[in-house]
Amino acid sequence: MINSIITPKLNYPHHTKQDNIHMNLSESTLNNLVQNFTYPIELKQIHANLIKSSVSPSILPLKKVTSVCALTTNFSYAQQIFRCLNKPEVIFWNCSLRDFAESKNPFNAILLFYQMREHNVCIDSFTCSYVLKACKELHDLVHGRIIFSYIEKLGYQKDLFLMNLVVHLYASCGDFDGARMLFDQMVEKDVVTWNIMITHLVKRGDVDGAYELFKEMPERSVRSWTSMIAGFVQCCRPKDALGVFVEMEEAGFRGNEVTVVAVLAACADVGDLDLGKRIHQYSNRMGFERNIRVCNTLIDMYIKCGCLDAARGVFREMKKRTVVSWSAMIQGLAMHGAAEEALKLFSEMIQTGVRPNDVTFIGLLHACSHMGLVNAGREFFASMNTDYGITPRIEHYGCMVDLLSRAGLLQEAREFIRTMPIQPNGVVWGALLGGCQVHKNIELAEEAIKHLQDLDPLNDGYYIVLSNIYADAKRWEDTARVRKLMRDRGVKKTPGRSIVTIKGAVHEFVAGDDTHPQSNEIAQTWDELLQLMKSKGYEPNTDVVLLDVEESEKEKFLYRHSEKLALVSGLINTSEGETVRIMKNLRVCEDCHAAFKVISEIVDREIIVRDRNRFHCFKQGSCSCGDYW
DNA sequence: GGAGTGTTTC
Repeated sequence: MINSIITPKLNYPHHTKQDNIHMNLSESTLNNLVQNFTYPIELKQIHANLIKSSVSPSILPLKKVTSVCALTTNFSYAQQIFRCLNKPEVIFWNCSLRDFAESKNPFNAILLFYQMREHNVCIDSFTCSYVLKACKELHDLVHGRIIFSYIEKLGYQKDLFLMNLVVHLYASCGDFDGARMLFDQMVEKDVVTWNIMITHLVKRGDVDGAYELFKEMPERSVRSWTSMIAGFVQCCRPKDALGVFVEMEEAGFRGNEVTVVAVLAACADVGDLDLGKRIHQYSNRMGFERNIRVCNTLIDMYIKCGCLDAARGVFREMKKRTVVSWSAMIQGLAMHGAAEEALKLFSEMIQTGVRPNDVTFIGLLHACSHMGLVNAGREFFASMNTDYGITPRIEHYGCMVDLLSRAGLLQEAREFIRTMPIQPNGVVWGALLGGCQVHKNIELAEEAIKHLQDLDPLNDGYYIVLSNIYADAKRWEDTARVRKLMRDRGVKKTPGRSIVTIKGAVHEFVAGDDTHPQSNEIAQTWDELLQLMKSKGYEPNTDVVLLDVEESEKEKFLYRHSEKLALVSGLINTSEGETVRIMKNLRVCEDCHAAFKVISEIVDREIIVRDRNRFHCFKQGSCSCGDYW
């Protein structure tokens, strides 16, 4: 096995330059000469001239010699040069190894390692570290294990640095159990060892296991805290992430740029604008405002907290922007229904010379579908491939089906799915189903649900939509049938949850919630509000209540939807004129949407609701979505 | 001459 690997095939560009180098070298030409060589053959010529002129080869620039020697197929020759440079030979090889490990073809580092063994170069711990690095780049556990056997043979198991590399390599090549075993066996561990394990536990989705280790570790660095915060964010537990952040502050640690990014991401997820703003100020105080990733995350945070203007501000202030900055902004404008501006921003981005990526197009298509820009959407979809060589992913197909379905082009959407080159997923059929609800097409909805029962059988949302469609058509028996189907399959309806932040404190409401300390006051205010709403023409839409109960009972359920409770609580606890921001885990219900429009006029306030899909900004009796959602 | 944390997604 090893023998086949030993045969070196180090590729280097063939060089044909045959300059004759003059025999009598002036000092300046000498200097010029020893600095200007790129290929082994040039080095050889220079070397020859140095010998002829009795100049010591040690004047050769070491870094250059090593990188050029790394290219040579003539190992013995390189060895000869290294030996006359008055330093341990292995140092030069290690430099070459590092260059290879960091190059586009890290496998050369592994080949070089075997050549070193073959030529009896004494390898040291640095040699091992560079080859391990190459193995990691290549995801090559086979050679990784071989290097580890050398480490054991040479007695380097006590080298913490190397052991950390090995643990990291094993874990990132999929042998987590092997990594864990090494970790458990290691007598001495440092912060890095623990951090590596925490990171990999998170990557496997075991964030609780990661937190156990985190609590167990004898000392923590900012990186440990950051890894833990980022870990909770990655595992969709932003509240726990913020909890760890609070602990970190209490422990007296101050976050770096990476911490800021992780915490801001958590703020974005839970919609904690107050904390987000505080982190923004901290970040500026620390001088992080020039960090592009920090700014990108700030944009995303402000967008997801409903502050489009603040996001625009951060975006405009950025000295440098990457495709991520533009894409985040385009996506944000899409979420807020500002399709025109999103499209304008895209043109601006192209003019600036930034190449869009696949995510940029998801944002663009998203913008088109939210505002019914069917033709623009179709053009963008075609242009992805023709103009930018980006192959549409399933997400793009999902956007297109969403765009067509919402616009009422249900047959075209169906045909689009039929001719898709990739297998449609639940999101694709779900988009069609959503369009069927808006445009009341029972037949296609039934077809969509057939596919969804296989593709995403436990997703309650789809059954609810179908049963809503039946309810809308007054087909109560079918409604009941769908609900029975859900019961039989053990599909539980996800309870609607809404949160509203009042003076920095998060208040969460579940539909029908009467556990809130202010629940009496909320009910009373609602009753008063309801009278005013009805006088303005609001009529409760009880069709959205899928319970088999009396009409008056249905109204009671309707009035205790989580977003209504959250809104009333927000109105009671904030001052006049203040904007109320609400976050909902599901899509906002049709009745609540109608109610919020009227309420925004009655109380003369802006109400911003972030639902699962997008933002609704209610103001003076209308919504920013233009009722197209 | 060597290690561990971060941004946009229907």
